[in-house]
Amino acid sequence: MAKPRSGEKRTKIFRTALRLFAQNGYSKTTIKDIAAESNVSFGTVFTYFENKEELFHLCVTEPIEEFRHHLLETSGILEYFSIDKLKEMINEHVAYFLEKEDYLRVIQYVIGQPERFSKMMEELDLFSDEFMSFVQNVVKTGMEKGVLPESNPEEVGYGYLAFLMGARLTFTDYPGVQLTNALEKQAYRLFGIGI
Amino acid sequence: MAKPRSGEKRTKIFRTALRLFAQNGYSKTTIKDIAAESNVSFGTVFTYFENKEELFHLCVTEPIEEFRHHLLETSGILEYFSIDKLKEMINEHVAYFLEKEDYLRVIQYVIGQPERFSKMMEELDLFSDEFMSFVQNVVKTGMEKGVLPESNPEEVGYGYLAFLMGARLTFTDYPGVQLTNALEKQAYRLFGIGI
Amino acid sequence: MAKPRSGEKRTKIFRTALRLFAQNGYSKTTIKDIAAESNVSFGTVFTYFENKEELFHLCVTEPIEEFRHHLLETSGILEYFSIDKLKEMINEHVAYFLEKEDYLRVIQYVIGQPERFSKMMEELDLFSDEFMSFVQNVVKTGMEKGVLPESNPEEVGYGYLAFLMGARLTFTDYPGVQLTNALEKQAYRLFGIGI
Amino acid sequence: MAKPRSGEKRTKIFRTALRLFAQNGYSKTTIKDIAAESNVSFGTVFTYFENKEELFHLCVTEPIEEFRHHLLETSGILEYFSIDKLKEMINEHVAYFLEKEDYLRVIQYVIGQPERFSKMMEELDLFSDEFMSFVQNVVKTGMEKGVLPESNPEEVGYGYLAFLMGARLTFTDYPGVQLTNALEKQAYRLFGIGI
DNA sequence: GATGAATGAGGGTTCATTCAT
DNA sequence: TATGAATGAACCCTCATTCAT
Repeated sequence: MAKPRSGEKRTKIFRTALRLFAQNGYSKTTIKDIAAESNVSFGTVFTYFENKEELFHLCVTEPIEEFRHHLLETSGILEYFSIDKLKEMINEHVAYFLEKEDYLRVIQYVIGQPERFSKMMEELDLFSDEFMSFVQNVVKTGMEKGVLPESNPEEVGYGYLAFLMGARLTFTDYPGVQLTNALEKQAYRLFGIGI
Repeated sequence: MAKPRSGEKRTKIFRTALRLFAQNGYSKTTIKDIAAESNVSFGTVFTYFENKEELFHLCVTEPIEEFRHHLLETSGILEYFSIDKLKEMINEHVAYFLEKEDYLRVIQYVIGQPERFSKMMEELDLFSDEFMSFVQNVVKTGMEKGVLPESNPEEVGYGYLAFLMGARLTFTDYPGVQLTNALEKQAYRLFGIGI
Repeated sequence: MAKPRSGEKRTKIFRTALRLFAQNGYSKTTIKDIAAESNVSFGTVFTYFENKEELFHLCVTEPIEEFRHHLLETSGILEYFSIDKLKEMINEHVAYFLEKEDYLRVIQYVIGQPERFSKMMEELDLFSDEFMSFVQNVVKTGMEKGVLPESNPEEVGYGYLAFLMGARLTFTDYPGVQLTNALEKQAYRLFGIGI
Repeated sequence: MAKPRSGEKRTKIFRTALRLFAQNGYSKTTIKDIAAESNVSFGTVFTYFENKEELFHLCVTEPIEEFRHHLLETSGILEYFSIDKLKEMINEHVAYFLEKEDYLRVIQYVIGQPERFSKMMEELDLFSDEFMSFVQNVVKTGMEKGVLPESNPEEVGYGYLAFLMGARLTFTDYPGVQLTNALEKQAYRLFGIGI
């Protein structure tokens, strides 16, 4: 029996699961907990999701699409490049990474155990390749326009992704604005601007 | 009953545990697995470690000291500051972060679930504060010497730590040299140099 | 709420249930499976049958009547006894036991766990008593007519029933005709004929 | 970790399991029940057996060897054939089939669901072939010695096995001696003797 | 009548921990 | 010190049954 792919309860369960997986990891999170915090009964979780692994898998992969939209479709920067547009893009990236706390924690949990979650890693790798290649295009465009200093686009891609991931990983407790500013300014530097 | 704090078997078990915790996380790693891969019997693990939690706690906290040595006692940069010394320091940091794969995975596993591992988080936060304040001193010194451009030392600290953590988290498969170079050069930029 | 005792869907469900119970036993057979293989929805099964136990009970007891007809009303052998009529009866019995595979599997499943299915066992015992007493009458009649050799009718009854049940239980894969012949000839011997 | 293949507790658990599987079938029998009736804790069952399926498998296959001994090594009947020896063999077979109630119930449970337990069926089929070919040899020998009437050995084999299985299946409540006698005498008839 | 989402009791199984040897 | 059998809490999952639509 195919599982329903939508529905109010499914959404509730999904979000709860995402939060709990983010908080406690895969093994520590129990279906019982997910059910309780979703205000549904134990069995209902299995009405919407095949099993725990499938639920986790979906928590990891379903949001990728939305992620892609937010991170890659940034205000036509490739068509009309400018420092301001770049900064705007970076600001959005930083904000988005800091905002999507739960999802990124889950992602990092998976990335931290690539052998264990190899199936999901493949899908995440695809996205990370996509993201890096987008960043590389931005850098190339910026250089062609003579707006960005000489850089190795690949290196900027590596560094920028690492930086965003690390930012999300490392800072939990710090208040928002100050940290956000700090991270934005540091991110500019990775692109060779704002010094 | 106090547990032995040294011994060949203890070391073997400890290292195996660190590796397995890094690979599979806390819950998925079983004492049985640790014992088997350490070539000791099941019960022997409990001869050296109170219980699983204690073993994990030690895996997280024991190596901090060595970490401190490597990362903070870097060739008297504070006394004789120079761009070369700074680059040298950064190179060492990058190399060390990439080298200590297992340990850093474990750290990131803990950081990613701060409520769950709040006790260890405290100790890790102490070290991270220490590291950031060291970096801030480096930046301040560099600025005073007129060698580094105008920067907010705190921001550089944030960004640099995030970057190092993210680098370790994000890249597993890539070959060493090229990635190392890329990361080094991007790290320079965070300090406002290297372009 | 009284359940409908007839209807096309009821028949479909009933037959599917009988087949699945025969194939996999009571516990392994699920209502979901029965519904799916009957091409009805899940809940529909409960429209026609109180619950799983009731359905199983009916699978065991409903066909008894037809069984009785086929096995006990055999061509007036008690009125006009002859060796040929006896052989004819035996042939019919053997054929019927081999034909009613599903039902007899279910019967044997129940008989094999008499404590577990004590309620059904009572009904089955009634029929088995009836059958044995019929066979005893046949033997007595045959002896009175001087056509059957001296036998203990009860013993023949025991043996004959055991033989028929065992035949059905033991041989699944063997092709029909040869086995049927073999079993017929062996059954004759139990009555002291055909040697 | 390989499971212990002997030990007092293992024997206790094994026998309890055999009894409960015989009484209630595979699915209805719970590990909890087996543990309780064996006076061991729940987990101990898993110390000796991989899982429920494995335990069941062993219940079905381990006793085959002893079965073979008892049923096939019958007093050199093939070397020194005589009616008395044959009757002796039959008596032993009947007695053994009636005695090994639990084991044969389990066997019949498996045979009754051959698709479900196909793996075990293979092993059981091997034994049943062996048994039938032994019986065929007995019949051939008896015919050669001129002691048994003209028979189709294969047919006798079929019939005899069916009869023994059916006897075990069909009669549970009846007292021993009378039934035993009846079955023995009927079994003689299958070999064409004893009238 | 027909449906299938919701429920939760009960099953198999894992595994940290204890402890007698 | 070293071992591994014994334990049982807690997990995931199945499935009969109910009931609103």
